Amino acid sequence: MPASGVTSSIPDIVIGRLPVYLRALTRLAQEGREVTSSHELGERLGISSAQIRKDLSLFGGFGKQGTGYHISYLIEQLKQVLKVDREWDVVLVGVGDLGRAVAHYKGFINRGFRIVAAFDNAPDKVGTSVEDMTIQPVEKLRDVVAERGIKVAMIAVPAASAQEVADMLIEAGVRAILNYAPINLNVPDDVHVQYIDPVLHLQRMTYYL
Amino acid sequence: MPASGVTSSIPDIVIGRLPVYLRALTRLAQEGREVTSSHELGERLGISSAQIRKDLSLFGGFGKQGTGYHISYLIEQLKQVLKVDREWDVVLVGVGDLGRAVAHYKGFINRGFRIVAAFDNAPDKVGTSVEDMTIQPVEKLRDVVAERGIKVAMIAVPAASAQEVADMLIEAGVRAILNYAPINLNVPDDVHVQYIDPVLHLQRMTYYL
DNA sequence: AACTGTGAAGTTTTTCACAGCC
DNA sequence: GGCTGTGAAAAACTTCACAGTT
Repeated sequence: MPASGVTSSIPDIVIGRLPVYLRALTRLAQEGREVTSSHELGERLGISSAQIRKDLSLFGGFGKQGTGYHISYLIEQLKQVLKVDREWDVVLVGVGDLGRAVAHYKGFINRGFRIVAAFDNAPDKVGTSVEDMTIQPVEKLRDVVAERGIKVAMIAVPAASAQEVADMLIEAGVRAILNYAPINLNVPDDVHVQYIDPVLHLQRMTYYL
Repeated sequence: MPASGVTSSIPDIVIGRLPVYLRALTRLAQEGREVTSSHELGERLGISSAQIRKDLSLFGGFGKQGTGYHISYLIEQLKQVLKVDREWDVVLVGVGDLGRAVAHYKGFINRGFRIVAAFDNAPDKVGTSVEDMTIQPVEKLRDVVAERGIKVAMIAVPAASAQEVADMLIEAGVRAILNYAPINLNVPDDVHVQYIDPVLHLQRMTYYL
């Protein structure tokens, strides 16, 4: 969801679909394809072709009538729109099982993100390293974020500490938070939060079983 | 999203919010609270109170005028609606860093799910154990799922194998899949899939930075 | 012939606002 | 006075369908 108070002509729901398109296009490119159509993309994603055309048209005419969309060009354009035509430095707070898995995950790089620092308060973790990063105590968080101008963070601490960590991150300058803790965060209007809670997804499906 | 072809009077978007309500209510209960209101809940979640009332009213009058909602009663009702007033047996396919973190995650139990088997094809993993489960080769998947009547699975294998694993799961009887692989799955209309790809969430936020 | 981009139509979702109840 | 449940209104979103381009 958009930070409330931000006015934009592009619906947030559209912004949410762009990364999905980007992922599918990247895959098509890997398969060696050069051109695709709204119809093909829609088929792969389970989205109507009209929706894809309408979404993309909001940002300009990326396609060619009669031909479709040139994949690598469209990828480039979408990356630019989403501002992932660069690499964002990201900090990770919480290096338990989950945080460790996140730190090891190879899927961030090449898609716009690079974890540059990891924080945890457990005395037996501080000073040890994970993926070439020395785990730092949470007290250092503020300085690191502020000095490096970091805008993106991931929270992988227990629910009980998540709000506190979020507050520290925001005060230090972070404006986008990916929260793995199963709790809603209260944040100012100009800070964006996204949530990952596998149980929410599972519970959403059992209704239909 | 609903499996297409399924007709239901309840919008899927509402079903998607119920687990969020349930999570917030559980937290309120932990804080020792007994009663809440649509207004309070909405404030915590960043959702309008009218929306919460409308959503809940679709399932019956859970609240009391002038008073609000009795928390433990509402929790019970929501669990029933979402069918998480029981424990679903779940299988996990893929025990790399991510799968291992998923296996260790303590948040499934008490929220309706229990991982009962883990599969992987790496020879150095098969036969070893994770969280009291012996990792089994993927060839055993079909039998285990079919014999135990398992309906829910989580996929944590590389993108390249995810579709293949999904096909096997579905053939064995699985009807709900939580897919951690960064790829869209093609499944029949009566199978539900939910996706977890942290990068999609991050990319959605950078647009606004 | 194939496909995009797009107004217009249709559908879904959200919000409003208030009657009714505690 | 405070709160729910709910029709009605408003807003948002999706699909239709076709003119226009390659």
